[in-house]
Amino acid sequence: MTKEVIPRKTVYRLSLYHRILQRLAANKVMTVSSSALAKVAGVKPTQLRKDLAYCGQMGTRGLGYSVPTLVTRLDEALGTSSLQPVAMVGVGDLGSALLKYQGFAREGFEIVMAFDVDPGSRAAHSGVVRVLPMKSMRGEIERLAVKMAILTVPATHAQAVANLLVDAGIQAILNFAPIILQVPEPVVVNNVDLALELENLSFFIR
Amino acid sequence: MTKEVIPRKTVYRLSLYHRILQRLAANKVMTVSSSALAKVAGVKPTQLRKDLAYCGQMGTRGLGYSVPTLVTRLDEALGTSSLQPVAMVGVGDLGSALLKYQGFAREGFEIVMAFDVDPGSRAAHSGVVRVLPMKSMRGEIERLAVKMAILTVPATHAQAVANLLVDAGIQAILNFAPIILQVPEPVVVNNVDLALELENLSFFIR
DNA sequence: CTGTGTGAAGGCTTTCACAGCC
DNA sequence: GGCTGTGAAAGCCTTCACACAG
Repeated sequence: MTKEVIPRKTVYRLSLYHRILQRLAANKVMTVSSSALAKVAGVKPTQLRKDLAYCGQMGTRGLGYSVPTLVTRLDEALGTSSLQPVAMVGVGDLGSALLKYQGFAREGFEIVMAFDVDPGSRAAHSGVVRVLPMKSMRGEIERLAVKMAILTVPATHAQAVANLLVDAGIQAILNFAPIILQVPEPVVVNNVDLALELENLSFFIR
Repeated sequence: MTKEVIPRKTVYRLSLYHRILQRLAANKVMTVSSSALAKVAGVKPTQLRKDLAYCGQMGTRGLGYSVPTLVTRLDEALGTSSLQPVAMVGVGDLGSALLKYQGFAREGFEIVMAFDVDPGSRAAHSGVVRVLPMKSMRGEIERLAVKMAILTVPATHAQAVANLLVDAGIQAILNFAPIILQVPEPVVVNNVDLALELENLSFFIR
């Protein structure tokens, strides 16, 4: 059942449910109904039930879902259980802000290394992780077998750096540069394009 | 023709094409084919043509599209022509990084005001815009009739601040807090959830 | 022959309706 | 009665196939 193909959008929502459920669990809430959870997640109850059904159902009819059970089920389905190391490339304003961001660790990710063309001048911002020169990137990534990277370099350099990352064995890139990266088959890219989001919003206000 | 309902996803891509075309125009490229443009945008040529057809077609068969004409057409369709003022709420690490980010201005957005619970201690980061206390938020937003806001406050305060923004007349929110905001009907919210993006990526690497 | 425009087909997601269990 | 699980229907988006213009 868990081996069925889960649609991309569903995976997004499962992660969302997962986080909400963790909060509920922390608050000692033991059970939740699809309608209550759906409301917090901003989806329809039926959709939530369909989504959960992808990872083998586990609700009690007439009662709702057991929060701890669901968290475990989602951990398995999403593979969230273990801590994922992440590399960061480009420690400018945005990069150093993300280095300080607590939200990643909370969700099971740790930025274990950071790189920049000018590691000296930006190191002040970093805090925990030392900022290394680009030269050592490939070696470090290979050494620790890091599979995920956050890319916050200027658009003009993004494609070149992405190529380096792929060569070093990176399999997934969270890209903040406002261009569409061309990467070979198995590599996955998610884009966070802030200007695009604003433009999209502005379209919908009449 | 422009008055037809354009699907949400298409609007996203139109903005993307718009940006790419602007770059082409800056490089004095006068004409482009759907396949060339599609490749850069990371979509299929047929999809690009379908998308462009939403804002009244304007390609020359056998030749391609005129870059300047397309830019103009998209300007009209997206309403990108005028500069949009934006308010920023929450000037922590992420907020101050975004204040310095040049990408917004390039796409026609200007952050004209910033607010924080502790405007003094964070002002150093801001640069151009002065950081004001939350108290003055409603007044300033109303005074300049700002319609869009970027929300970068901690998750625990996000909903409360969103309510204030809506009361002040904000119609669109770009939300970085990792929760789903509940807002009344006409208000639009786009979420940028960094941890969720990472979690999503990690799912797709086997 | 090249490359756009578009109806029709196909695929993917969401929603509905209702059966089944507590 | 309350709430989950799910096949069927509907809606939306993408892709195909091909007509048509330069």
